[in-house]
Amino acid sequence: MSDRRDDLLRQAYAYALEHGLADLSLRPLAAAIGSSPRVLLFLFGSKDGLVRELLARARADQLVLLDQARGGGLAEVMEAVWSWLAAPEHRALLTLWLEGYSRSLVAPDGPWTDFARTTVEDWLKVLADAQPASDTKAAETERTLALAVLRGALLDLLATGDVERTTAAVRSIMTGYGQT
Amino acid sequence: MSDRRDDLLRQAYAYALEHGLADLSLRPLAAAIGSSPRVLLFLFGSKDGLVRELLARARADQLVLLDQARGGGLAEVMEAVWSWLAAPEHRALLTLWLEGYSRSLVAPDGPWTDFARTTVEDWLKVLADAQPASDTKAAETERTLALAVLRGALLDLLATGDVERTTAAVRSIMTGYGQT
DNA sequence: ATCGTACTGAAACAGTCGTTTCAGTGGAGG
DNA sequence: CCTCCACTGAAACGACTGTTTCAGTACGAT
Repeated sequence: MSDRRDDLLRQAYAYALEHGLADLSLRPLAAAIGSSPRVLLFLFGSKDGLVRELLARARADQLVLLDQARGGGLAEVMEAVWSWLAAPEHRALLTLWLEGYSRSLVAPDGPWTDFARTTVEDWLKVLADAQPASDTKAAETERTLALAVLRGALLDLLATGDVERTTAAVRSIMTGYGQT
Repeated sequence: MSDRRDDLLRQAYAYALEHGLADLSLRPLAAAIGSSPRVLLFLFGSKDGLVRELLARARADQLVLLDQARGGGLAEVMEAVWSWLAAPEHRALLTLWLEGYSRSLVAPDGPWTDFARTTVEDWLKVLADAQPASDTKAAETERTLALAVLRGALLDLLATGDVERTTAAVRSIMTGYGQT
C-alpha cells in the first residue's frame, strides 16, 4: 500500500514549499505531517532519498508548466512561461527551485546532483522547440538570451516582488521577436 | 590589535568561498584557518556575526566591481560587468553570492536579511547612472532588462560553464543599445 | 491457529552544532 | 612587584542531527 507513501510525500512537499529545503529536518517535518522519523526513513530509505523525491517533484511541476507553454513562437512561449513565473501562487515553488539550484552548485554530490544543469537543459529544449530553425548558432544564442531574461527577471521578482517592473522588462524584449 | 581579527576574517572568507556558506561550521572552519571556535566567537560575537561580516565582504567585492565598471553607456557597463562575471576566478564568489541570495529569500531573518533585495538595488543604481535619462519609465525597464540578462546568463554560466554561449547571448542584446 | 510480512512507536546511538564556563596566558601601566 | 585586561585553550552544556535497535502490532495467506 503506497497510498500512505504518496500521501506523506505530498504533505512533505507542501511542508518543504513553506519552510525551504536548506534546514529541513526529519523530526519537525514528521511532526507537522502526522508521521514519525522512523516511518519516513522506512518509506524513503534515508533523508537524502526523501529530498531526492521532493526535488524530482519540483522538477516535475516545472515540466508540466513547460509542456503547457508549448506551441507558438518564442514570444508566445516566453509570454506563457513568464505569466506562470510571475503568478504569486508559484512563488514558494520557485524559491524552492532557486534553493536547489544554488545548492547543487556548491555541493555537487548528494541529492542535488546536476539539479541546476538539468533545469537549464529542460528549459532550453522547450525554447528550442519554439524556434523555426533551432540548429543554427543564432538560434542557440537567441534562446539562451530568452532563458537568461526569464530567469534574471525571476531573480529580481523573487527579491523585490515588483511584478510590474519585471514584467515590463520581459515584455520589452519580446517585441523584437516575430509575433508568429 | 585587530590585525588578527582582520587576518582571520580574510582567511574565513577564503574558506567560505571554497566550501560555501550553507553548511559552514565553526569547528572545521577554525581548524582550517588555525584558530579555535572560542576565539572566533570572542572576536565576532556569534556565528551570525561572523556570517554577517562574510556577506558584507562579498557585497563589498561586488561594489568594487560595480564602481570600476562605471563610465560609458549601458552597453559599456554591461560589457565590463559581464567580463567580470564570466571570469573563472570569480566563479567561487558568485556561487557564494547566489547562495546568500537564495537563502535570504527563504529565511528573511538572520544574517542574510535583505541580502537579495540589497544587491538588486546596488546593481540597478549603477546601471541607472549609465543611462542618459534614467528617470523615465522606459529607462527603468531598460535597466531592469539589462540586469535580468546579466544575472540570467550568470545562472546559466554557473550551471553549465558554457562561457561562449552565454557570452554570445549577453552580447546579442547589447547591440540594440547605443554604442556611446 | 500459525506463520510471514509489512509496518510503526519508543528509545537509544553516535555525532555535530553554537555557545558558555572556567582557568589560565601574556604583556602593558601603576 | 602587582594589578588589570585583552586574549585563548580545554572542556563541558544542552540541543539537535540522521539513523538504528528492539519490540512489538496488524493482517493476509497457508
